[in-house]
Amino acid sequence: MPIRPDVRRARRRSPAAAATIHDVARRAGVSVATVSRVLNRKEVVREETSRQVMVAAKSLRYVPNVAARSLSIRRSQTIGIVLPDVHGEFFSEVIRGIDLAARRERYHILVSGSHSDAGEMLEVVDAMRGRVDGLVIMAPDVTLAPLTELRARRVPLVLLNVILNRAAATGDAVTIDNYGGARAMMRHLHALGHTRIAFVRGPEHNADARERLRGYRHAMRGLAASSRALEFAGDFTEESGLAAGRKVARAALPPTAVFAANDSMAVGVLAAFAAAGIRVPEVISVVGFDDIPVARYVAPALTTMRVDIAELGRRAFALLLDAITNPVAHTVRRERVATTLVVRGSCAGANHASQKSAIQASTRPHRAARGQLSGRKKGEVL
Amino acid sequence: MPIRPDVRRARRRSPAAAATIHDVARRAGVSVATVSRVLNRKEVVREETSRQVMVAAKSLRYVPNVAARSLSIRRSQTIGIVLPDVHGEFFSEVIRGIDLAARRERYHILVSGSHSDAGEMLEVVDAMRGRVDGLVIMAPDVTLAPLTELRARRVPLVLLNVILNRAAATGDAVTIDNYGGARAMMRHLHALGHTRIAFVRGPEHNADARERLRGYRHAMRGLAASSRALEFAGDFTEESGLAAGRKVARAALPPTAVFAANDSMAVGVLAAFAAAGIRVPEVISVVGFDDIPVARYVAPALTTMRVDIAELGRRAFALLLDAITNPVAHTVRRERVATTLVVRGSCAGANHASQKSAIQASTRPHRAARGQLSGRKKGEVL
DNA sequence: CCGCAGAATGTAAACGGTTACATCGCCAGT
DNA sequence: ACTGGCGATGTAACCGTTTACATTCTGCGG
Repeated sequence: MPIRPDVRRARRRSPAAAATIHDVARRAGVSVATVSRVLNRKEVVREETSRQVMVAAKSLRYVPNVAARSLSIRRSQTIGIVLPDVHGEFFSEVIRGIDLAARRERYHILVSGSHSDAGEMLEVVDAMRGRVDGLVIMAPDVTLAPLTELRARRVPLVLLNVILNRAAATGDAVTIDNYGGARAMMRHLHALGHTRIAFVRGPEHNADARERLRGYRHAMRGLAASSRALEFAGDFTEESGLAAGRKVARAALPPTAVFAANDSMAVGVLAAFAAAGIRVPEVISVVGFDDIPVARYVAPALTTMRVDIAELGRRAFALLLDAITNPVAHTVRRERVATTLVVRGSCAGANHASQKSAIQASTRPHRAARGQLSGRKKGEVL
Repeated sequence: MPIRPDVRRARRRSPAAAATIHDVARRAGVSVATVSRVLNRKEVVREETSRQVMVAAKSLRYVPNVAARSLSIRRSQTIGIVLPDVHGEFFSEVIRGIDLAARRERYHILVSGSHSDAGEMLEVVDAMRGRVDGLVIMAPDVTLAPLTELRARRVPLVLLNVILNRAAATGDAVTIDNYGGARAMMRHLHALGHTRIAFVRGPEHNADARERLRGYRHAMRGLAASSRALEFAGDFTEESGLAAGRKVARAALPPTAVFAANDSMAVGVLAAFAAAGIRVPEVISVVGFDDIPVARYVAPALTTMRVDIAELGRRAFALLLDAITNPVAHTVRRERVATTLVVRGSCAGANHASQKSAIQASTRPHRAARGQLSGRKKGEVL
């Protein structure tokens, strides 16, 4: 029961306050329902009435209150993006891709970046609950447990860059074809005559890193008994690439090519080689993965696998939108975005001299490698 | 009047639906007001009651409906970030800085990037209206008109990286000390003996670019009659740096140092010099601005002015939060974040031989420069 | 034992939209 | 003249909170 109905009714809003749908209705001489109908173009309204409403709305600079709207329709027209504390360029490209797609559908995006562990991620997801209609989550180093935990939240969800097999039970996902890209790069190197190819790995628990490594190892099966001696640790930073490059330079049996699991590390490798006086690509070729902008400006320009990150974001949004709009009909989907080889100056045919000296120096590992090689057709493996 | 009061009352929520504050109240045997009070710890509630409510909330996995909440309190606990389609690393760093600060205050961030013109920006701002309690806007190439237009929206607002003088009428702003940084870099170069210093400009309408140029020009006043001949066009991309570098390499009177308005362009300049066989820093020194991650991994590593971009974001949020929480007491504030010189290998003392040959080749511009130089104490200018 | 301050708790009116259903006006068909 | 149907519009319940004010419960001084 109203306490002082008269006073309340009579209360004039402060003039600075934003106009509401009631103000528009009064001004246009219609009911709020009609205003709502006009503004949402859902039901038929007489042309004339419609125009009056539009005029009233414009003159009052009316903007609907989104909180009221989402309370009523139980939708926020907003999706959340949850990212790890990931390297700069990748991060922003993903957002851009999603933003572009989302804006076209009049969706907003709520971003939360920079959390390292799964617990913090779940916390953020909870904080977004009710605020978003769906989530795009990138958690390259996440394990299965928090993912199922996430499912329990019953929010439409698409995962970026998890390993597909692992995501089996967890629904929509879009990934980069890291494995295929790595295989393709290895095919390219092999076609140039390289067989002793070193690899600089990414972070242990990172899905992209693992898949690229898997592609490398698979390809190497035909070339060496164990490629492990040719693998160097790294964590996707330039710093780690530099360190790996130094180790390669000191190696007793240097490779003819170095494949870094991402461009940042390849840049580090180049810096190490430059410092050590090793000419690229004459002595050793260097290739990366990602095609970050700077790749074409280092000296020599970097041969790499291009990843269309914005496309990754676009596809993720498309999937999510479908899951949001047809919650029942929606079937679990997986998408994989392809990579493309970009050939630049950092990679050339295998240097025969260096290779020969390497082979004669190759006592232990290489003999075994030959044995294996003979038993397998190269083209089949690479 | 209720149509079918009985039916409505009786309607059982589908079991999947999220629990509301009423459910919690019922479970705890208290009123919704009490639940609200417990959850917001605003008023005194008996210890015992409080505990019961907490238990009920937990057992129902209750999460408050944010839409209802913001409708009621007229606050969204969300701020908007509006960005231009800006280069990758900068973009993500700003977001990270704001995100970090915002999360600490339990604020969410709504991001919209990638729009080039001012009209589109206003459109986005309107779309965010009501959704956010305040806005951080980065519009380095914006002119005054849309800014005042923005003010009319009556939303708390902080501007990133506008030129201060221009923002005079428009309220809070935080900027990078581009001018001071450029002066400091010039001081550094001059201390190394450089006087013929070329500059690669950024985009014409970009505030950062203008301020850096202003710093350069001011410093050059003491060194040359007109430094215009030493200025080269650029637009902040590596591409344009490459082009500028080629021009510098072909110049009749090459400079002893090149100052690029940002690191990306400096990287391009280095690439051009490498291609032209010009040794850096022996023949020409190269310096940049920003200290992007790759700066230390190009060969030679780049001397540059470091800008703490995340700090920029942090400060922007702090300002905004103040404007939101004390709308009246809040006075217009300006903040400027300092830059720091990072010395690496791309810059060395002026090459005397090259300088001498340059001077003897210097017929027209240099004579005038000397005249001016004599009339002014160097330290004073730089 | 009363009265009463003060603490704890309850009631219900907002907040500003959407939308199911009611209503109204009008015309065609009988 | 009556009815049925239909298109346009109005009414008010509802979404899930917060919070002003009302109400009830305490304990304590007189």
